[in-house]
Amino acid sequence: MQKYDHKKIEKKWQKRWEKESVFAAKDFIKQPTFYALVEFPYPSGEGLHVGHPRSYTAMDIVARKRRMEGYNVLYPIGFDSFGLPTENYAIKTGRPPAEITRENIANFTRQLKMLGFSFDWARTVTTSDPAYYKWTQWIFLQLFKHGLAYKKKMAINWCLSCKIGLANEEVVDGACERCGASVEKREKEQWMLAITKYADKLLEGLKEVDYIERAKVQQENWIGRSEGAILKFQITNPKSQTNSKSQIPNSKLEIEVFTTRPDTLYGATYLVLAPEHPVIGNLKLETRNLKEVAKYIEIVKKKTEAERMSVEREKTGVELKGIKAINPATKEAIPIWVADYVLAGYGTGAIMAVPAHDERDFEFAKKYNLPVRHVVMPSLVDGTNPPKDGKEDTFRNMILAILYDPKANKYLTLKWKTQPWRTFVTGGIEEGEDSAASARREIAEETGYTNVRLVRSLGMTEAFFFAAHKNVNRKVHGNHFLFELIDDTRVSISDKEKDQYDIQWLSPEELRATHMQHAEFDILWDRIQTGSDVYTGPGILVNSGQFNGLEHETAKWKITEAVGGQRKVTYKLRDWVFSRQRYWGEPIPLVFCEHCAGITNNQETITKLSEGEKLNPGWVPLPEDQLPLELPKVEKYQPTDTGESPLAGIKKWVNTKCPKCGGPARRETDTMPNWAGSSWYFLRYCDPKNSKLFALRSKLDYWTPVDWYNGGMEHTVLHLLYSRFWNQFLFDIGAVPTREPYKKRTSHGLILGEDGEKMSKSRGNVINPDEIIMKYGADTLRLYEMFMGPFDQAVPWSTASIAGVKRFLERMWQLQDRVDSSQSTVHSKEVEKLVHKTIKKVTEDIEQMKFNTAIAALMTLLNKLSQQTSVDSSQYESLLKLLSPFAPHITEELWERVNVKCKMKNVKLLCKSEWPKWNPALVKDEEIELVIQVNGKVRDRIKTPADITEADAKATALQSEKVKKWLAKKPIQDVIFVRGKLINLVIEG
RNA sequence: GCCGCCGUGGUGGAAUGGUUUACACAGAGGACUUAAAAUCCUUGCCCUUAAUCGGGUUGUCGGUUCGAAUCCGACCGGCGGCACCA
Repeated sequence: MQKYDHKKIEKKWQKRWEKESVFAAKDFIKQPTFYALVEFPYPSGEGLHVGHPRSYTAMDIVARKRRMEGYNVLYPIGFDSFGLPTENYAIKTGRPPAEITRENIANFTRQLKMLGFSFDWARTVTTSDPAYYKWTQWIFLQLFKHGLAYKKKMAINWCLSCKIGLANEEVVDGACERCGASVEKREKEQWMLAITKYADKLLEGLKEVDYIERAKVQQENWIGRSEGAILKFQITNPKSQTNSKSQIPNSKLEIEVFTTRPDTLYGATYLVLAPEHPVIGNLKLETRNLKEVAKYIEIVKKKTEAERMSVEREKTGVELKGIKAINPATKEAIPIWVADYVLAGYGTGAIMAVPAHDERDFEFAKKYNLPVRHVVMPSLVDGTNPPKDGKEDTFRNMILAILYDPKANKYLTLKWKTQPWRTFVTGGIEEGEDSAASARREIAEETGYTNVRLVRSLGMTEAFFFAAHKNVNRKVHGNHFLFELIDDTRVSISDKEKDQYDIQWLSPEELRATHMQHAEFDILWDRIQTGSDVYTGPGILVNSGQFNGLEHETAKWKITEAVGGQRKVTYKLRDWVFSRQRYWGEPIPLVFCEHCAGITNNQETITKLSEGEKLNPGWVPLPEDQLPLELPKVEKYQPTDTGESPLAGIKKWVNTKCPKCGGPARRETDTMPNWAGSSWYFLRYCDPKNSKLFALRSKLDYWTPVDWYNGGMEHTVLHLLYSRFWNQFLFDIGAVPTREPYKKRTSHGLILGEDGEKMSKSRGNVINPDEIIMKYGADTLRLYEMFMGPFDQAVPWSTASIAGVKRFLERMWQLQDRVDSSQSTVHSKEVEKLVHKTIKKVTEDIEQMKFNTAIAALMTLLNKLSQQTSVDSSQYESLLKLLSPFAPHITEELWERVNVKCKMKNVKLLCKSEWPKWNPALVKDEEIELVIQVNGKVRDRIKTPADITEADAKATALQSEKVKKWLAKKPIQDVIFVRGKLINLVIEG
């Protein structure tokens, strides 16, 4: 027998598959279709990463299995070839990016072909190919015409190193996602795509797709929908009420705030404006400390994104002195502050601050000594002493005072003699009495301590319990206070009090271990520990006028309505910054025409304009027949510090004629971001060569949506969201058949270096797939990457482990000699059963991407077959078929050899043969090893028929000597029987 | 800080309410060989024991259950995402 020569075999079959176009997807044939998609690679100069084959092999396995199951499979590949690394390389070497890209693609193609993926190579797309980006530009023009693209002067994230504007999504921790350099804000005119108009649709669409949960959650978080209200606060100037010279009509000026908690309006004790808020300019005349405010705003502007976003930073701000806002609920005049903890870009750029129920507001209020008012309190039921049915309900306003002795580190408690409980000092509030004063009085009356200091309020709670000493149910609104003992000055307390309880001081540990008779104990204790009594949870309104007693969710909308506010939904998602000031990207196919800009004001002509032209006066789209607008040749690819694209320097290209009026016009010199081309590539695969349409509708109808899309977790926010947006837009204009582009999305885990760290050049832990293929072969690499661990988890590379996988293929190869079709093989039922169990296991595991256990099952079967001196050919063929999607070359070769050996006729390629089916009768076990437990511990295992009855099982179990020993003649109290698995005898002890 | 995921031999991992450690890697012992490589066979958690028996063991502690790696609670550790989003 020949040696297993992976190089020869792999080359042989790759040629054969290519020659016969075995994996070409056929349009329109009457077969069920299956569209398998993987993220197309960026053709970097470094070549294929070992991470690529993990995803590509996984989907290749699914695709190959589907073909064998009778599907017409589309499994395409292409190249996402616009992007910064190539451009940076071009800058360094002076070579044209297109040329570099061509070479890199050739290298990637060579590497991908070596791995034997069943791609339909005839459908390859390349995003930097003008024949492709023609249609990227076309889609952009449709977005423009429908008013979803607009140019806006705005502060963008400017990467100082890449010299390029970044999308919000590309800024990570205030730094450039790509190079890690710091990012600053720059005012620039940018093309924007109004993805926020699709926020709800993008959220809604998630409900109908089968994505891994993590991906859904990440998209939901990114879109960040929150329901709240817009509330208006009027501005007054106390000075102007006495000074009629004021320029500002008092009642006209308002500030709108967005809040998700309108129920806390009564607790809004000040307003905060973002430093960029435009109303600050209008308030100039009335602000007394204008210089101070201007200085603060100046300082904020100078901060980099990273500095401003740093979490640890202490909040800063400045009050607008001289003016106040009117809380629309309480009618109180409250101060207005400017602080950079409020973001200009979210909501209205202004907030009402409720320090009692918002951590950030609380922190700010504490620093600047602003008032805190609790308006929502948690509602608690005492679980150990709940209210009883049929008892009278009573209500009391009470105080609860916790007295702390800092010298002894102890807390004062009352240990009751008349009741089985322990409490803090509590008492009712007397008519008209201040609650803090009431607490002080109760401490003196109940304990005698008079020299105490109020540390702070611990907020309020509502509690329900059964008051046994009064035989009634109690609802209590509690005002809680923390006091400190200054010294032990005491007055005597009444005998009546003395008879009821003992005064006991407990350490914190004792206190926590003791059951206190307060449902709110945990909350209070937490507030003492953290020093904060901010309460952000659900509850009941207090200090809120007519809304007192309402549940906070109900109160939200009632209060909003009462003060004339409006319900409002807000998103974290921002519009997509679509301009890049670089060369190597799709040119934006628009020109700016001064003349046409003038016409826009004309009411007669305006009706003829598209939404995009109305929105962007003077910007004229290129006629579609002039697409593609190709990238011109340039001398230098260098980006500029001024933020202009290298294209701006090519006067011949920039200066053009207006397609509308024929007058002089200037081209847009920004290019598109590299996310553009990948936002629709899956559509182009359906009809990659069409020069008249981005894809023929009937082909889209035939193939889309993508049935199964596998890719990296790092793309779930950016690429997945952008491409869903484009697809939904194309659906809305009737260009594609489905709203959602991908039915199912899965994700592979990273392959780490052997050191467990992320693979990177600088760490020197990069594995080159070429070397692995050379040494072990493509089949071994594929199999190893599928076997190394659970598909969706990160796993470190281990070159040592590859040997085991290779060994498995070697043994597979060796076994061919023992294959025998003469029926002389003793057809062991045990082996036949294992074959069918393996078919079932592998078939099901592939669907769940549990490739590692599928391979383990194949290894087990091979181990079994190897024990025999001769192997039944049909069993061997089943094994070959099951293994073929994982290791397509060696199995194809063995399939051919076995068929020659056994003199079969008209034999198809293995990859075109039928996927094996399992016989349900053979998958079931007839005999099992019944596990016998005594009190849940395994004491014996006995072979029995699989369908043994409980009575028989019990009888069998009782005969076992081992079991008898453990039963020790004690009576059996219970028997638990699990059919086909175990019997558990329960005895005393 | 919030949300999500995870914690099992020397290693990658399997088992998602029923036999912990399938499958593989590394290790140890043996066979073949002049020798090595390759291959094949045996072994393989800890305590106790001469060996068996027995006991313990899925990050820690507690709970539910006849029975928990698996379900629940608290804690410890790790990973990922979001992060002043009102």
